Amino acid sequence: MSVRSLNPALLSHFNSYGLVKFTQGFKNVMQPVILQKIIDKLDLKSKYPESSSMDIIDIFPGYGIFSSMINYELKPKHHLLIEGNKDSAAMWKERISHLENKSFNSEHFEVVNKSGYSWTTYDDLTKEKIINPTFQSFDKPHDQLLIVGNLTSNFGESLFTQWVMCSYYRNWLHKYGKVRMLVLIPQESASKFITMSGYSKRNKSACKLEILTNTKLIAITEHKDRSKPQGASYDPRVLIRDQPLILPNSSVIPSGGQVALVEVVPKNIPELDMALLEYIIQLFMYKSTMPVDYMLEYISPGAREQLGPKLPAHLRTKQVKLLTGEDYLEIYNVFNAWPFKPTLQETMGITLEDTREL
Amino acid sequence: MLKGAIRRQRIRACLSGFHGPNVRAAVYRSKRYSATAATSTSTSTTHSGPGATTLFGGGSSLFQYPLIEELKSRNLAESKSSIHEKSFDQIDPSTDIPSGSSTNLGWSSSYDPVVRSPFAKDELHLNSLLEAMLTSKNFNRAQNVLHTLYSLLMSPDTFVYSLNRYLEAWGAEETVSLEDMEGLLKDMNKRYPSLRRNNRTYAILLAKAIDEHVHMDLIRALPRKTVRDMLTYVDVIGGDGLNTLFSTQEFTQDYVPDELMELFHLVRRETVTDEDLHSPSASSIVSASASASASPLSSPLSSSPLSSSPSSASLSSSITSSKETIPTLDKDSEDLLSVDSFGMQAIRSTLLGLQAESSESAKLMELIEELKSEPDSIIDHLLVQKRDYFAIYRSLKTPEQKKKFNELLELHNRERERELEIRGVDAAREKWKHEYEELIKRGAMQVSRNLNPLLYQWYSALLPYVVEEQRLCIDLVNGDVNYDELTAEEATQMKKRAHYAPYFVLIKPENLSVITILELLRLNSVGGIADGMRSTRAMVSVGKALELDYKAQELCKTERKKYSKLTKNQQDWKRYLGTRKDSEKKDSIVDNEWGSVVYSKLGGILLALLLHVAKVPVSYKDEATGEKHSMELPAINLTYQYLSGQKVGVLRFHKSLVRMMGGNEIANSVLPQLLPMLVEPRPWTAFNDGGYLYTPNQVIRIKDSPETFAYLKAASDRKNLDLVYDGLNVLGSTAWTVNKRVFEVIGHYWNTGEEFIDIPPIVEEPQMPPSIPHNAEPMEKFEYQKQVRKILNETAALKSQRCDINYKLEIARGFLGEKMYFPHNLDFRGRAYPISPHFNHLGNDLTRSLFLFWEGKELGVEGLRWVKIHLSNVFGIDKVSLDEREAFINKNLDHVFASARDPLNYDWWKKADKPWQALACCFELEEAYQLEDPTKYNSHIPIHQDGSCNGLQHYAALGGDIEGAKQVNLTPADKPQDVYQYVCNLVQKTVDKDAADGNEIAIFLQDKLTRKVVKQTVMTNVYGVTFVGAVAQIEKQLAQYFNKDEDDKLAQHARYLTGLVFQSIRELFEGAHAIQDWLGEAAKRISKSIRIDYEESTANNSNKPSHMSSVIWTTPLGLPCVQPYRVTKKQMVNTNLQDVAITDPFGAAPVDARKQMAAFPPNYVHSLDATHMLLTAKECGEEKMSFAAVHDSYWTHAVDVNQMGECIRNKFISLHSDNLIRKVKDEFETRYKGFLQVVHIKNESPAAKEVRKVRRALVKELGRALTVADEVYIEKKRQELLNSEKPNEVKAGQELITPVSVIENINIEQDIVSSSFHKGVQVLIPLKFPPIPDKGDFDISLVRDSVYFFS
DNA sequence: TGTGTATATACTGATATAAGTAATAGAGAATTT
DNA sequence: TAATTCTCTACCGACAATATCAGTATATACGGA
Repeated sequence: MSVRSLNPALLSHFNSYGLVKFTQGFKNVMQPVILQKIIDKLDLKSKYPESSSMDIIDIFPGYGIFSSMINYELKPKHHLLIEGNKDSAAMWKERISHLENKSFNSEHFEVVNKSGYSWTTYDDLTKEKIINPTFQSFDKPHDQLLIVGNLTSNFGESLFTQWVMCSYYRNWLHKYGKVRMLVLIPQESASKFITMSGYSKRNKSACKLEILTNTKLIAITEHKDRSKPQGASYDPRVLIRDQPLILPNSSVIPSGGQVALVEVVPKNIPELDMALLEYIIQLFMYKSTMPVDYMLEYISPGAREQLGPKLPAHLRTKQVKLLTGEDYLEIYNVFNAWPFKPTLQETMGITLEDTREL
Repeated sequence: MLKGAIRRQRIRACLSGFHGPNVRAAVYRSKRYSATAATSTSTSTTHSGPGATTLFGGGSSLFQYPLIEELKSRNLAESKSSIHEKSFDQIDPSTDIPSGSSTNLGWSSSYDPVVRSPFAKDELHLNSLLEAMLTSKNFNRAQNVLHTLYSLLMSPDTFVYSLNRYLEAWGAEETVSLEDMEGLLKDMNKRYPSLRRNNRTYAILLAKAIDEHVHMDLIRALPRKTVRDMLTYVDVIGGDGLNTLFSTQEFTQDYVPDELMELFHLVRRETVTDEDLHSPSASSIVSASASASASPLSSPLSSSPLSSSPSSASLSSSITSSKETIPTLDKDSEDLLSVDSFGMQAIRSTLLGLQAESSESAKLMELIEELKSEPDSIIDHLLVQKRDYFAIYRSLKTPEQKKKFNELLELHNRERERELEIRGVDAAREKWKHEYEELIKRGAMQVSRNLNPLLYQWYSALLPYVVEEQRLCIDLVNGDVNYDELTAEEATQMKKRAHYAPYFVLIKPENLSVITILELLRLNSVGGIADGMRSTRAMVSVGKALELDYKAQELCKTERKKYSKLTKNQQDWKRYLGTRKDSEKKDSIVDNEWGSVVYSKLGGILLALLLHVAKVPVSYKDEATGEKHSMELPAINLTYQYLSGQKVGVLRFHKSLVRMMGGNEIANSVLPQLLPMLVEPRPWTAFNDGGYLYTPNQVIRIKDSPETFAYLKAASDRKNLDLVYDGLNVLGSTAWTVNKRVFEVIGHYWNTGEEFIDIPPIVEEPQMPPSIPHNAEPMEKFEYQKQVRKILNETAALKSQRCDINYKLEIARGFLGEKMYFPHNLDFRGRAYPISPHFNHLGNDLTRSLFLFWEGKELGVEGLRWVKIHLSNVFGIDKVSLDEREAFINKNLDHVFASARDPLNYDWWKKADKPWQALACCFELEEAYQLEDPTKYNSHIPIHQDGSCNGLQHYAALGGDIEGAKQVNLTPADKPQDVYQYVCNLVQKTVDKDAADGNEIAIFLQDKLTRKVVKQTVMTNVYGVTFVGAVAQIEKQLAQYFNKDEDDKLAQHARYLTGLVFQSIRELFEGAHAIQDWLGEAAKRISKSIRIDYEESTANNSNKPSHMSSVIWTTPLGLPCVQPYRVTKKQMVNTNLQDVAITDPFGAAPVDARKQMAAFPPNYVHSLDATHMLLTAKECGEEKMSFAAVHDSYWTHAVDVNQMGECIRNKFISLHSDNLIRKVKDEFETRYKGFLQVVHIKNESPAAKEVRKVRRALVKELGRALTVADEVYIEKKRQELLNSEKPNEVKAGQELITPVSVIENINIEQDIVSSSFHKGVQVLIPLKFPPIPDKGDFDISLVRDSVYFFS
C-alpha cells in the first residue's frame, strides 16, 4: 500500500518522536496508511485545482500526521498550524526547522502559537497579514481556503457547532466564502449531528447542520463492541449515503478512541431570525415523539390554536422527530409572520439569579 | 441569681435526656467496645506474635462458630414492598403482603430511641388513603386499606391508631350502632388476636354509647382509671357528650380526670342554677385569656357574658354579609392604587365583616362607641369605619381601657382568625365575583387592566371542569366505574385518576379552583424562572395548599363537633377543652402527609385544567393595515427550559398577564394561607401542635428527611423540647402592627412607578443595545448577546422584585391598623423563623420598617437614648461609642424632624444605610418630641441589638481566644471593636511588609485595602468558605482596579490577598479555628463511618460500604439536630402535565459525606446561637418584655433595651460556661459507639502488615476475594460474641482475630495517610474522635460588662 | 383444567440536553487499568 | 491494587430535571393437549 501523501522529508522526524503520548485530551488518527485512504476518498486535488496558491488553516493539529499528509497532497501556499499548546507548538517548530534543513520548508508550515479556541487568534491572522485569502462568491465552495480541525477534545462539540454557525453568519473564516471544513470529531458527536430525520439521536445541532450545510461522514472508527455491526451507532441512512471509511481502532490514540472525520460544506442560506428558528427546534425536541400540532403550544401560548390551521395537514400531524430541515423552515416561516411570536426574552431563556445583596 | 441556677440545671437535665436508658436497650448489651479493647490488650499481642501460624485461636477450624460458611452463603433479603405506588383501587390485603420483616433499623445509629420502619412509605400512603376514604365515607375501601396496613406495621400498638380512626369515622354514622362497633372490634380481634384496644378506642365507643344513652353501662364495665383516661379524648367524646355525661347523676366525680374537674363542677352547678353564669366577675376571667392560652386549664373558672349566639351561624353567614359591605369599607384604595389587591380586600373584608354577627365583636363595638363618646377622644367615625384598631388602641388613656380593649379585640379577632383560616378562600372568590360583576355593569371588561375580574373568568371557566373531574373521581372511589365500558384511552386516564381521586373528592370544587389559581399567582418568578415558575414547584405547591386547606377544614369540623349543640358557655368550654388538635396524630409514626407524589398529581390535574381554560385578552396592530385586533390567548402555557444543560418543566405566563400583574395599577391576589395571625398563636405543645388555630404546622421545617422527623418526634414525646417551645412561644406572643406612616410613604413612591431606594421601577420595554450586522464577528456576536442577556436579566429581576414587594405590601395593607402575631417554627438547627412567608420581620430594610410593636411602652430617659442610638445604627453610624451615636442624632435632630414632617421632599433620611428603618425611627422621634417631655412618649418602635459577627462570637467563646474575643466585643471596651477592620489591618501589615520586600502584587494592593474587601470573606469564613470561594469574593472587590482583559492578573492578586486574609483570621481566632477543625474532623469521621449492624443489601458494591450515619447532636436546649444531607434518590412521577422528578425521602440513602463535613461546623455554631436566642427569648418573656429576633439581632422596646442586653449577656455566659465541645464529644461517643472508620495507612507500617496477614488467611479460607462488607460482617459477629451472655461465646469472640481486632490496639495515628496517597492500604478501625483542642484563656464572664457585645 | 409459547406491557437504566472552557488549586471521589 | 480523571468549591431560610429508548422482566392471550 502506497502512502502517497506522506512527506518523505518528515519520516525521520516522525520516527524520532515515536508514537507520542501527549494527546492533550485530543484523539487522533495516527496511521498513515489509513489516512491515505481518507485523503483519497476526499479527492482533495479536484476540489482545490490550484492548490499551490491556497491557504490551509489547521486548527489543533496536535501531532499532525494527518496535517502533514494533507499538506503534502495539496502543497498549499500557507499552511497555518493554530496550536495553543506549548508542547505541540514546540514540536511543530522543531519539525519545521527539521524541514528547513531538508526542503527549506517548501511545505510552508507556519506555527501560530495561539489558542484555536479564541476568536482573536483569527483576527490577528489577517491583521498581521499572515494570510490574505480571496473573497469568493457564495454560489460555490471556496477553492482557495480549507479549514482542517481536530475537535475531539472536551469543548470540541460546542466549538464545532459554533463553526457551523459562523458558516451561516458568514463571519470568522467563512467571511471569505463557503469554506470547506475537514473536522475530526468524537463519535458521540458525529452520530448525533450527522443524521436524517427520524433517527433517534438527532438533536438540535443536527437539524441546524442539515439546514445550514452539506455535511458528509468521511470516515468512522470501528465499533467498540465487536458483536455489533460496523457503524452501529450511526444513522444507517447516512452510512448508505456517505459510505464512510471504517478505521481500525488501533489507528487512533488514545487507543480505543471513537472518532469520525466529517466534511462540512456550507450552504448559501438567506438571513433568518436564527434565534427563533433555534427556539422552535429546541422546544420541539423536548418531546420528540409528539406531533407538531401538540408541540406548537409549548412554543407560545395560543400558537396551537392560531398557527395550527396555517400549517399543511401532513406537517401538523407529523411527529416532531420526523421533521426534516425543510419542514422546520416551513414552520419557522409561519411563526415568523405571527404577531405573537416568542420574544427575545423567551428565545434567550432568561433566568433570574439571586439578587440579594451580600 | 438563684433562679438562673435552677434554670441552668433544668437545661442540663434536658441535655442528657436523649441517651439514657435506651442506650442499654440497643443491639449490644452491657459490655461495650472499650471494655473489650481493654481486656484484649494483652491477648492480641500474643496472637500477633510469630507463633500464631493459625490465625483463628489455635485450632485449624474456625471454632464453633461457622463464620466462613455464613460468609459464603450470606444472602440478604431486602424488605420490600411497593404498596406506596398503588392507587387505592389496587390495594388488596390478601395479596399486599410485604416481603421481609418490619424491624426497626434506626437511622444514623441504633442507640437512639427513634423508629424507622422499612415500610414507612407504604404506611404513610395507606394512612393518607385511609383518612381520605373515611372522609369520603367509603368504609369498605377504608377497611381494605386498614387490613393491608396491619401487615406493614411494626407493632399492633401502632395499628390501633389507624383502627381508631376507622372506628371513629364509621361510628359517627347514624346508621351504625354501638353493637355494630363492638361487632367490628370482635371481628378484628378474631383476625388479629394480638390487637389491643386502647383508651381512645373506649372513648370512641363511649361517644356512641352516650348517643344511645347507654353510657353508664359501658362506664361501669371499665376500671375507673381507664374511664378517667378515656375522657381526656375530648375530641372524640365532644362537648355535648361531656355535657350529657356530666349531667348524668350516676356519673360520679371519681370518674372525672383532673383536667376536666372544673368543667365537671361547672356542669353540675349549671344544672343547679343558671344565675352563676352571669356573674360580674366575667371580665377578670376573660382577661386571663391572653396568657391563659399557654396553659388553658389553669385559668380560673367562670363564664363569660358574651356567649349567647351560636357561632356556627356566623360562620356561614359572615361571608355573604360582608360582601355587601365591601365598597363602603374599602380603606385607602385611592391612596394606593397599586396595592389594590382583591385577594387582600377579600381578606380584609373577612377581617372587617364579622362585627354584626358575633357577640364578641358587638361587645367590642360597644366599647369603642363608649370610648368615642368620652371627652377629647380622638376616635372619630372614620377611624372606626376603617377599623384602625391600632389608632384607637393608641389613643386610649388608661391602662384599664387598654386592657379591656385588648381583651375584647382578642375575642373579636379569634372569630376573625377562624374566618381567615377557614373561609379565606371563599372570601377571595366572592371578591372576584363582585369586581367582575361591577366591571360587567360598566361594560368595561375588555379595557380593564384589573386582574380580579379576569381571575373570576378563569374561575368560572375552570369550575365546571373541576366539578366534572370530581364527579369522575367520586364514581371511581365509589367503585361505579366499569372499565369495560371505557375506551383504552379513557381507561388509562381512569387508572391515572385512581392515584389522586381519593384526595380530589375531599375538597369542594370551588376551593380546588380558587386555590389553584391563587397559588399559581403566588409563585410567579420563583425558582429562577422569569415570568413563570417551575412546573414541578407549581404542582407540588398547589397540592400542598390543598392539603393545608383540607386539614384546616377538617380540624374545624372536629372542633365544631366538640361544641356543636352547646349554646351556653361556649367560650368557657372552648377555653377548657382548648383548641387541641387531634391528639391521635401525635402517636402515629409519621405525620400523615399526603406526600409529594399526591401533591404533584393533584396539582397536575388541576393545573392542566386551568391551563386549558385560562385566557388573557391581547391585542396587536396589523402592520400592514394599521388595524388593531383584539383577541384572547391562553394565559399560561407549559413549556420547558434548559437550566445549565438540564431540562426543567416551566409554566410561563403570557406577557400580557405579566404586565397586568406587575404594573402599578394592579396587584396580586393573595392566597389567604399562612398569613400573620390576628390572635396569639396557639402555644407549641408538641412537634406538630402549635401556631395557627386550624392550619397544621410542624415545629421544625423538615424537607425530605424522615430521619429528622423521627428524632424530633422522639425528643418531643419525651418532653425534651419544652424549653424550646417556651422560647418559641415568646416569639409568637409578640403582637405587632403595621407602621402606617411608613407604609404611606412607601405607597407614595411605589405608585410613582419609578425606582426609589429598595423599590424597583416599572420597566415596560427594556432598552436594547443597538443591533449589530448579521455577519459581525463571533466575538462581537457573543458580546452583544451577553449584553442583551444582561439587560433582559435585569429587567426580569426588577419585574420579579416588584412583584415580590407588591405581594408583601399587599399583606401589610391588609393588616393596617390590625393587631397581628407571627407564629414561629425552627429550621433543623433550631433557628427560628416566622411561619408566615413574604411579609415578616425577617425581610429587608423596607419590610422591617413596617413593623411596630402593638404594645407601647413609655420611653423614659434611657429609652429615648436608645431610639437615638438605633437611628444612628440604621443610619450607618454604628462603629462609634453609644454616646457618640446619641450625640450624632442630637446634632441632627432638626434633620430628623424635617425628615419626619416631609419625608417626600426632605432627603436626609434617604442617605441612611437602612433608609426605611431610619424613616420609621424619625417618625418615632418626631412624635416623641412633640410632647413636652419626650421621655413620656409611648413608644412602639422595636430597637435592635445586633451581635457583632455572632458566629465568631460563639467561636471565640468556644475557643477562648483572648484577642479574637476582644475583636468581636466579648470584652468590655469603650467603643465597639470592628473585627473586619482589624483583620484588614492585619492584612495591611503583611502587605506593607511584602511591599517593602519588593513584591509587585503587594505594592499594587498596598493602598487598595479596605474593610469592605475583606468583610465578606471574614464573614463567610464561619460558614467554611474554601480558598477558591474566597478568591472569587475578593476578585469581585478588586475587579474595579483591573481591565476586562486582565482576568489573570486580577486572579493573581485576589489569590495573594485571600491567602493573607485566611492567615490573619487563623491567627486572630486560633482557638476558634482549632474548634472549627475539630468539628469538621469529627463530622468527617462520623459521616465516613460504617455501622456494623447495618446490612448492606446491595452486594454489587460490597467493597464500598455505604456510610449511613448523619451527624446528630443535641443542643443545650434539648433539640436534636440531624443534618439532613443524604444522597437523594429521584422518583419519576407521571402527572397530567408532565413527568416530574420527586425526591424520594424514604430511600435508605447513604449520607452525603462531603456536605455533612462542610456544613457541620457552621450548623453547630448556628444551633448555639439559636439556643442563645431562645434562652434570651424565654427570659425576656418572663420579664414581660416584648421580644423578637432575627437570628442574631434581638429586638425589644426602647425602654427595655438595657434589661434585654443584660439578659443577652447572661444567657451567653451561662451557655458557654459549660464545656460544650466536651458534651458534643461525649454525645458522639455514645451515639456512634462501635462504629468502624475507613482509613488508609502506610503500606509498610506494622499495622498494615498485620491486617494483610489476616486478610490473606481469610481469603484462603473463603476461596474468594475478601470484601469490605465481609470484614464488617466478621467484625459484627465478633462484637456479638464478645457481648454474648454465654461465656464460651465470649471466649470465642476474644480468640477471634479479625482485620479490625489486630489493629484496634495499635496506635496507628502516625501511619494514617490521605486516601489519595498511593502507598496506602485501606483498613477498618474503631471510630474514635480526636482529642478536644486546648482552649484559650479568655474568661467568659468578661462578657457580662461588655456593652458592645450586642449593640 | 393445567401448561407452554407468543406477544403486549411494565419496569429499569442509560443517555442526552446547553454551549465560550469564566478565572484558579487542591482534596477527595469516581473510574479505569 | 494503583493510577488516572473528574468534581467541587459558603450555612440556613427557599428544594425539585425529563424525555426517550433499548433491553429485560412480567403479564396476558392464545392455542393445543
